[in-house]
Amino acid sequence: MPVKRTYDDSCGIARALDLVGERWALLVMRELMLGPKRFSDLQRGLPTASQNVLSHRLRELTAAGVVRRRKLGAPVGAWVYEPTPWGRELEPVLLALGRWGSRAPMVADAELNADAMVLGLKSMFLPEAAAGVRVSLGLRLGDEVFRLTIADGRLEAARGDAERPDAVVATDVATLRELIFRGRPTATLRASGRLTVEGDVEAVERLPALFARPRPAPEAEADEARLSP
DNA sequence: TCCCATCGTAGGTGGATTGC
DNA sequence: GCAATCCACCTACGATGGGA
Repeated sequence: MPVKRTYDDSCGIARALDLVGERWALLVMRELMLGPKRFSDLQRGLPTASQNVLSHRLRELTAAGVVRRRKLGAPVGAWVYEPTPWGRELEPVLLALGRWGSRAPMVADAELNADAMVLGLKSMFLPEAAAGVRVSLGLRLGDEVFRLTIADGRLEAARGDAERPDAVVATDVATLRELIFRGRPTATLRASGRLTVEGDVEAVERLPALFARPRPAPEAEADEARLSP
């Protein structure tokens, strides 16, 4: 039986890492931030994590009081995992970590899943740019459905359909990244058929201005300069 | 579907030893 | 005293098969 590792350090950071610092633990929390998920949903979100590792992490996070397991009502009756209120307090930490990590070089060929993309939107959201903006959006990324609400300089996101949205955007993660983080015009993406908008097109066209674009860290910039011809 | 058990492997850790 | 090296042990992880 493996012994649970601890940093044996009273510092709050060390104690936090004792709870969520093991490999995959924070990514499990990322997967649960936008709504409850079943074990199989988590496997789809983290395809390179093995079953027993996921199982171990969920048990540890549950024992730590960061995640709870709940049975859905009939007719589904499946078990789902979700953050406890204390676990939910990790969200601003995850968003700050995501903002910091966005400056690291991209991992070649690594796909971004829909949950990570939506949390990425929350990470890079610019409250000051959204002052006075009020919009409700439905977002369909492949099979995944999310609702986004921007109001009072805040962006709220959750899994599920939006009620009476101003617009519904249907696309894939890569195209959404091009729209939001690389400034590819909405019209170009719509013309290519990679993105469709039902409802208020102008509201969607205004979106990219509400998000910061990832900028490389100084070290990465220097490396790129050295490597470029 | 959701784990659990077992086995093999790679990589990490810590202690002992050696050389400067 | 300190750094480098070696080596045994430990741990996380993946693969696989099976149970409720």
